[in-house]
Amino acid sequence: MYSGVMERNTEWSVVEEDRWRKGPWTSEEDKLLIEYVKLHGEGRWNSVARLTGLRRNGKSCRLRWVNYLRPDLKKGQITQQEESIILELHARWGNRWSTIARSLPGRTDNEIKNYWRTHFKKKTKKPSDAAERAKNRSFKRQQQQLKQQQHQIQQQQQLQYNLDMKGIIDLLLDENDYYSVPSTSQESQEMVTIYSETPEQQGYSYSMLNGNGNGNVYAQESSNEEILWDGLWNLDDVLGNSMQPMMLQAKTANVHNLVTPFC
DNA sequence: AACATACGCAACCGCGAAAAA
DNA sequence: TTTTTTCGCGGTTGCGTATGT
Repeated sequence: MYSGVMERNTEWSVVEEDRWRKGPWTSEEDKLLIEYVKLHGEGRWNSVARLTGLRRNGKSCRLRWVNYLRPDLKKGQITQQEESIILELHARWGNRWSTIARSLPGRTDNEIKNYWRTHFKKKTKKPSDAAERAKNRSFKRQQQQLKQQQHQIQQQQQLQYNLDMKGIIDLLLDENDYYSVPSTSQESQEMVTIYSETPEQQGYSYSMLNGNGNGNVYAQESSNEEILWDGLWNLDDVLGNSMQPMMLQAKTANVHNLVTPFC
Protein backbone atom coordinates (compact mmCIF):
# COMPACT_ATOMS: atom_id res chain seq x y z
CA MET A 1 0.00 0.00 0.00
CA TYR A 2 2.70 2.42 0.99
CA SER A 3 5.94 2.79 -0.85
CA GLY A 4 7.45 4.40 2.21
CA VAL A 5 8.32 7.46 0.18
CA MET A 6 5.78 9.98 -0.90
CA GLU A 7 6.60 10.26 -4.56
CA ARG A 8 4.18 12.99 -5.35
CA ASN A 9 4.54 16.45 -4.02
CA THR A 10 3.26 16.58 -0.48
CA GLU A 11 4.69 19.92 0.45
CA TRP A 12 1.25 20.97 1.57
CA SER A 13 1.42 18.52 4.42
CA VAL A 14 4.97 19.23 5.43
CA VAL A 15 5.20 21.49 8.41
CA GLU A 16 8.14 23.82 8.40
CA GLU A 17 8.91 24.79 11.95
CA ASP A 18 11.99 26.94 12.21
CA ARG A 19 14.50 24.98 10.23
CA TRP A 20 13.22 21.42 10.56
CA ARG A 21 11.09 19.73 8.00
CA LYS A 22 8.35 17.38 9.11
CA GLY A 23 6.05 14.95 7.43
CA PRO A 24 6.69 12.25 4.85
CA TRP A 25 10.22 11.72 3.64
CA THR A 26 11.14 12.25 0.02
CA SER A 27 13.42 9.88 -1.88
CA GLU A 28 16.00 12.66 -2.02
CA GLU A 29 16.04 12.92 1.77
CA ASP A 30 16.35 9.16 2.03
CA LYS A 31 19.39 9.23 -0.25
CA LEU A 32 21.07 11.84 1.91
CA LEU A 33 20.41 9.85 5.05
CA ILE A 34 21.65 6.61 3.54
CA GLU A 35 24.77 8.40 2.38
CA TYR A 36 25.33 9.75 5.86
CA VAL A 37 25.08 6.32 7.46
CA LYS A 38 27.44 4.87 4.86
CA LEU A 39 30.04 7.46 5.72
CA HIS A 40 29.57 7.89 9.46
CA GLY A 41 27.67 4.86 10.63
CA GLU A 42 24.57 4.83 12.80
CA GLY A 43 24.35 7.24 15.70
CA ARG A 44 25.13 10.91 16.24
CA TRP A 45 21.82 11.61 14.57
CA ASN A 46 21.86 15.26 15.48
CA SER A 47 24.86 15.81 13.24
CA VAL A 48 23.04 14.50 10.18
CA ALA A 49 21.58 17.90 9.40
CA ARG A 50 24.92 19.64 9.81
CA LEU A 51 26.88 17.16 7.71
CA THR A 52 24.38 16.46 4.96
CA GLY A 53 22.29 19.58 4.73
CA LEU A 54 19.22 17.50 5.40
CA ARG A 55 16.63 19.66 7.12
CA ARG A 56 15.48 16.96 9.51
CA ASN A 57 16.14 16.75 13.21
CA GLY A 58 18.10 13.88 14.67
CA LYS A 59 15.08 12.17 16.03
CA SER A 60 13.38 12.10 12.69
CA CYS A 61 16.54 10.79 10.99
CA ARG A 62 16.98 8.00 13.48
CA LEU A 63 13.37 6.99 13.16
CA ARG A 64 13.49 6.96 9.37
CA TRP A 65 16.63 4.87 9.38
CA VAL A 66 15.53 2.41 12.02
CA ASN A 67 12.02 1.92 10.72
CA TYR A 68 12.47 2.10 7.00
CA LEU A 69 15.94 2.49 5.52
CA ARG A 70 17.97 -0.06 7.47
CA PRO A 71 19.16 -2.66 4.96
CA ASP A 72 18.49 -5.59 7.24
CA LEU A 73 14.80 -4.87 7.48
CA LYS A 74 12.48 -7.60 6.42
CA LYS A 75 9.88 -6.45 3.92
CA GLY A 76 6.50 -7.99 3.45
CA GLN A 77 3.75 -9.21 5.66
CA ILE A 78 4.16 -10.63 9.12
CA THR A 79 4.12 -14.41 8.82
CA GLN A 80 2.04 -16.78 10.90
CA GLN A 81 5.13 -17.82 12.76
CA GLU A 82 6.07 -14.24 13.48
CA GLU A 83 2.54 -13.55 14.59
CA SER A 84 2.70 -16.41 17.05
CA ILE A 85 5.95 -15.11 18.43
CA ILE A 86 4.47 -11.65 18.80
CA LEU A 87 1.55 -13.07 20.71
CA GLU A 88 3.83 -15.09 22.91
CA LEU A 89 6.14 -12.27 23.71
CA HIS A 90 3.40 -9.75 24.19
CA ALA A 91 1.88 -12.09 26.70
CA ARG A 92 5.15 -12.14 28.52
CA TRP A 93 6.23 -8.54 28.29
CA GLY A 94 3.15 -6.54 27.41
CA ASN A 95 3.76 -3.47 25.28
CA ARG A 96 7.53 -3.66 25.36
CA TRP A 97 7.72 -3.51 21.62
CA SER A 98 11.43 -3.02 21.30
CA THR A 99 12.04 -6.09 23.44
CA ILE A 100 9.66 -8.08 21.31
CA ALA A 101 11.28 -6.74 18.15
CA ARG A 102 14.67 -8.05 19.24
CA SER A 103 13.32 -11.55 18.87
CA LEU A 104 12.08 -10.90 15.36
CA PRO A 105 15.05 -10.12 13.15
CA GLY A 106 14.24 -7.59 10.48
CA ARG A 107 11.10 -6.36 12.15
CA THR A 108 10.89 -3.03 13.93
CA ASP A 109 9.18 -2.18 17.18
CA ASN A 110 7.00 0.26 15.28
CA GLU A 111 5.94 -2.40 12.82
CA ILE A 112 5.11 -4.87 15.56
CA LYS A 113 3.28 -2.25 17.52
CA ASN A 114 1.20 -1.33 14.49
CA TYR A 115 0.54 -4.96 13.74
CA TRP A 116 -0.61 -5.64 17.24
CA ARG A 117 -2.86 -2.64 17.32
CA THR A 118 -4.56 -3.40 14.03
CA HIS A 119 -4.90 -7.13 14.51
CA PHE A 120 -5.38 -7.74 18.20
CA LYS A 121 -6.13 -4.59 20.07
CA LYS A 122 -9.81 -3.86 19.91
CA LYS A 123 -10.79 -0.25 19.79
CA THR A 124 -11.89 1.10 23.15
CA LYS A 125 -15.02 3.10 22.74
CA LYS A 126 -16.90 4.85 25.48
CA PRO A 127 -19.72 2.39 25.98
CA SER A 128 -23.27 3.39 26.76
CA ASP A 129 -24.75 2.22 30.08
CA ALA A 130 -26.51 -0.65 28.40
CA ALA A 131 -23.40 -1.61 26.55
CA GLU A 132 -21.46 -1.32 29.78
CA ARG A 133 -23.83 -3.66 31.58
CA ALA A 134 -23.77 -6.12 28.71
CA LYS A 135 -20.03 -6.01 28.75
CA ASN A 136 -19.89 -6.61 32.46
CA ARG A 137 -22.17 -9.61 32.12
CA SER A 138 -20.04 -10.90 29.32
CA PHE A 139 -16.94 -10.25 31.38
CA LYS A 140 -18.25 -12.24 34.33
CA ARG A 141 -19.19 -15.08 32.05
CA GLN A 142 -15.79 -15.05 30.47
CA GLN A 143 -14.08 -14.94 33.82
CA GLN A 144 -15.98 -18.03 34.82
CA GLN A 145 -14.90 -19.74 31.61
CA LEU A 146 -11.36 -18.60 32.15
CA LYS A 147 -11.33 -20.06 35.64
CA GLN A 148 -12.51 -23.39 34.34
CA GLN A 149 -10.03 -23.25 31.53
CA GLN A 150 -7.19 -22.51 33.90
CA HIS A 151 -8.22 -25.31 36.16
CA GLN A 152 -8.12 -27.69 33.23
CA ILE A 153 -4.77 -26.35 32.17
CA GLN A 154 -3.34 -26.83 35.63
CA GLN A 155 -4.53 -30.40 35.61
CA GLN A 156 -3.01 -30.96 32.19
CA GLN A 157 0.23 -29.40 33.29
CA GLN A 158 0.40 -31.55 36.37
CA LEU A 159 -0.27 -34.63 34.29
CA GLN A 160 2.30 -33.62 31.71
CA TYR A 161 4.77 -32.87 34.44
CA ASN A 162 4.28 -36.24 36.01
CA LEU A 163 4.77 -37.92 32.65
CA ASP A 164 7.85 -35.81 31.89
CA MET A 165 9.39 -36.50 35.24
CA LYS A 166 8.73 -40.17 34.94
CA GLY A 167 10.43 -40.12 31.55
CA ILE A 168 13.40 -38.22 32.89
CA ILE A 169 13.76 -40.48 35.89
CA ASP A 170 13.52 -43.57 33.72
CA LEU A 171 16.13 -42.15 31.42
CA LEU A 172 18.45 -41.24 34.25
CA LEU A 173 18.03 -44.56 35.91
CA ASP A 174 18.93 -46.14 32.59
CA GLU A 175 22.06 -44.05 32.41
CA ASN A 176 22.76 -44.76 36.05
CA ASP A 177 23.31 -41.10 36.69
CA TYR A 178 22.28 -38.72 39.45
CA TYR A 179 19.64 -36.10 38.91
CA SER A 180 17.90 -33.77 41.34
CA VAL A 181 14.18 -33.66 40.75
CA PRO A 182 12.05 -30.59 41.49
CA SER A 183 9.68 -31.38 44.25
CA THR A 184 7.39 -28.42 44.72
CA SER A 185 4.44 -27.40 42.66
CA GLN A 186 6.15 -24.07 42.05
CA GLU A 187 9.05 -25.86 40.47
CA SER A 188 6.76 -27.97 38.42
CA GLN A 189 5.07 -24.84 37.20
CA GLU A 190 8.42 -23.59 36.06
CA MET A 191 8.99 -26.74 34.09
CA VAL A 192 6.21 -25.71 31.75
CA THR A 193 7.09 -22.06 31.66
CA ILE A 194 8.02 -21.18 28.14
CA TYR A 195 11.09 -19.14 28.86
CA SER A 196 13.21 -19.09 31.93
CA GLU A 197 14.92 -15.85 31.10
CA THR A 198 14.39 -12.93 28.82
CA PRO A 199 15.77 -13.08 25.32
CA GLU A 200 17.95 -10.08 26.04
CA GLN A 201 19.68 -12.10 28.69
CA GLN A 202 20.19 -15.14 26.56
CA GLY A 203 20.01 -13.92 22.99
CA TYR A 204 17.32 -16.40 22.10
CA SER A 205 15.92 -17.14 18.78
CA TYR A 206 12.76 -19.16 18.57
CA SER A 207 11.54 -22.27 16.92
CA MET A 208 7.99 -23.36 16.83
CA LEU A 209 7.18 -26.79 18.13
CA ASN A 210 3.59 -27.30 17.30
CA GLY A 211 3.61 -30.78 15.95
CA ASN A 212 3.33 -30.12 12.25
CA GLY A 213 6.36 -27.91 12.12
CA ASN A 214 4.83 -25.18 10.04
CA GLY A 215 4.66 -22.68 12.83
CA ASN A 216 0.94 -22.20 12.53
CA VAL A 217 -0.04 -22.50 16.12
CA TYR A 218 -3.68 -21.71 15.85
CA ALA A 219 -4.37 -23.93 12.91
CA GLN A 220 -4.50 -26.76 15.37
CA GLU A 221 -6.92 -25.15 17.73
CA SER A 222 -10.51 -26.18 17.73
CA SER A 223 -13.00 -23.63 16.53
CA ASN A 224 -14.69 -23.53 19.90
CA GLU A 225 -11.51 -22.65 21.55
CA GLU A 226 -10.91 -19.91 19.04
CA ILE A 227 -14.25 -18.41 19.86
CA LEU A 228 -13.42 -18.52 23.53
CA TRP A 229 -10.11 -16.81 23.02
CA ASP A 230 -11.68 -14.27 20.75
CA GLY A 231 -13.87 -13.38 23.65
CA LEU A 232 -10.92 -13.20 25.97
CA TRP A 233 -9.07 -10.85 23.67
CA ASN A 234 -12.04 -8.57 23.92
CA LEU A 235 -11.49 -8.35 27.63
CA ASP A 236 -8.71 -6.05 26.78
CA ASP A 237 -11.35 -3.38 26.31
CA VAL A 238 -12.35 -3.72 29.90
CA LEU A 239 -9.06 -4.52 31.54
CA GLY A 240 -6.40 -2.92 29.45
CA ASN A 241 -3.29 -5.03 29.27
CA SER A 242 -3.36 -6.32 32.77
CA MET A 243 -5.15 -9.58 32.09
CA GLN A 244 -3.55 -10.40 28.80
CA PRO A 245 -0.36 -11.95 30.05
CA MET A 246 -2.32 -14.32 32.22
CA MET A 247 -4.69 -15.24 29.44
CA LEU A 248 -1.95 -15.71 26.94
CA GLN A 249 0.10 -17.77 29.29
CA ALA A 250 -2.87 -19.97 29.88
CA LYS A 251 -3.43 -20.30 26.17
CA THR A 252 0.16 -21.01 25.36
CA ALA A 253 0.49 -23.55 28.10
CA ASN A 254 -2.51 -25.22 26.63
CA VAL A 255 -0.92 -25.57 23.24
CA HIS A 256 2.07 -27.34 24.71
CA ASN A 257 5.08 -25.08 24.93
CA LEU A 258 4.93 -23.98 21.36
CA VAL A 259 7.95 -21.79 21.53
CA THR A 260 11.25 -23.08 22.75
CA PRO A 261 14.48 -21.25 22.97
CA PHE A 262 17.66 -22.74 21.58
CA CYS A 263 21.11 -21.38 21.98
C1' DA B 1 -20.84 7.24 -8.56
C1' DA B 2 -20.49 9.42 -4.23
C1' DC B 3 -19.93 9.38 0.36
C1' DA B 4 -18.76 7.36 4.97
C1' DT B 5 -16.16 4.42 7.70
C1' DA B 6 -12.47 1.23 8.78
C1' DC B 7 -7.92 -0.13 8.21
C1' DG B 8 -2.87 0.09 7.77
C1' DC B 9 1.14 2.39 8.34
C1' DA B 10 4.64 6.19 8.56
C1' DA B 11 5.86 9.67 11.36
C1' DC B 12 5.53 12.70 15.38
C1' DC B 13 5.51 13.71 20.42
C1' DG B 14 6.69 13.49 25.21
C1' DC B 15 9.22 11.37 28.49
C1' DG B 16 12.94 9.05 30.85
C1' DA B 17 17.51 6.86 30.83
C1' DA B 18 22.20 6.92 29.52
C1' DA B 19 26.19 9.23 28.02
C1' DA B 20 29.02 13.19 27.51
C1' DA B 21 30.69 17.65 28.91
C1' DT C 1 28.36 16.16 41.04
C1' DT C 2 25.52 18.70 38.07
C1' DT C 3 23.94 20.06 33.66
C1' DT C 4 23.30 19.26 28.88
C1' DT C 5 22.88 16.38 25.00
C1' DT C 6 21.69 12.23 22.76
C1' DC C 7 19.19 8.19 22.27
C1' DG C 8 15.43 4.95 22.64
C1' DC C 9 10.84 3.77 23.85
C1' DG C 10 5.79 3.67 23.93
C1' DG C 11 1.72 6.19 22.80
C1' DT C 12 -0.66 8.77 19.50
C1' DT C 13 -1.90 11.16 15.26
C1' DG C 14 -2.77 11.96 10.48
C1' DC C 15 -3.19 10.56 5.91
C1' DG C 16 -3.87 7.38 1.92
C1' DT C 17 -6.27 3.31 0.59
C1' DA C 18 -9.80 -0.26 0.83
C1' DT C 19 -14.32 -1.51 1.68
C1' DG C 20 -19.11 -0.94 2.62
C1' DT C 21 -23.58 1.47 1.91
